[in-house]
Amino acid sequence: MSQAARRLTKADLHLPCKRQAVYLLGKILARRLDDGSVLRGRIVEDECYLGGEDKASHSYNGRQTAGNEPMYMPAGTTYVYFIYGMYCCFNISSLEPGAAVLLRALEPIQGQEQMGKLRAAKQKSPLKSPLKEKDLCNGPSKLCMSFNITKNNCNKIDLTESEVLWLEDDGFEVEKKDIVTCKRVGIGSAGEEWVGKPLRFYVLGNPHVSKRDKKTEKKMSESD
DNA sequence: ATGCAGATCCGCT
DNA sequence: GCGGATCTGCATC
Repeated sequence: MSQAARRLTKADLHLPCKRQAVYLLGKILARRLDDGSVLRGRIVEDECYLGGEDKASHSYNGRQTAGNEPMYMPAGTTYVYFIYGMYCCFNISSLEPGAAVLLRALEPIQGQEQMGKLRAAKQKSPLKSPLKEKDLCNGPSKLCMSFNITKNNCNKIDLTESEVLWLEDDGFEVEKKDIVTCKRVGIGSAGEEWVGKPLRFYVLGNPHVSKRDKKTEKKMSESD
């Protein structure tokens, strides 16, 4: 780590969804495990899920249930949900009621060995090849496995107060020209209008991103 | 590099 | 009942 990291506060996270998603790129997610050790990863990819109109969002049409309640809580509250019978995804609520940012990929910067163990422990069958660092957290459910984030232990947490999960700024900045803005992933059934919205953000050239959008990257390089 | 099937189960209709 | 903000392995180009 380059310099002393500052913990993010309520004021830092008091942002509407899209601005929060962009703001979070380059920030650090920190996780304290039961044994006291701390894992850290830099956020390199995230996605917005808006409330109300957004057909891909769990809060579509203002739908509020016991499950998605954290999306309606103050900005900086965690929303973890269980998906596909075996995975979790990790979100951070933003300013608008019902809106949240899904973390899709992290660049591991501390505790890689522990992350590897946590990932391996979740595998059904033994790994054929050892996990490479870039494969530890390059997907929304992978980062949950590597950080031991489950609905059970990390849902509905205030990231500005928690002792087990928080955000940091270590001074690292992602340049605006290095932010790729493109379509979200995995929401094919949500209706074309919303599938196409540019609500995913990632750091250009970072090898820890889950899925690149080469068409968008090409357009960016052409308009230099 | 891209694509598809299968695993697997909670929460909502 | 049913579908899903995913991942892995295997097939094919």
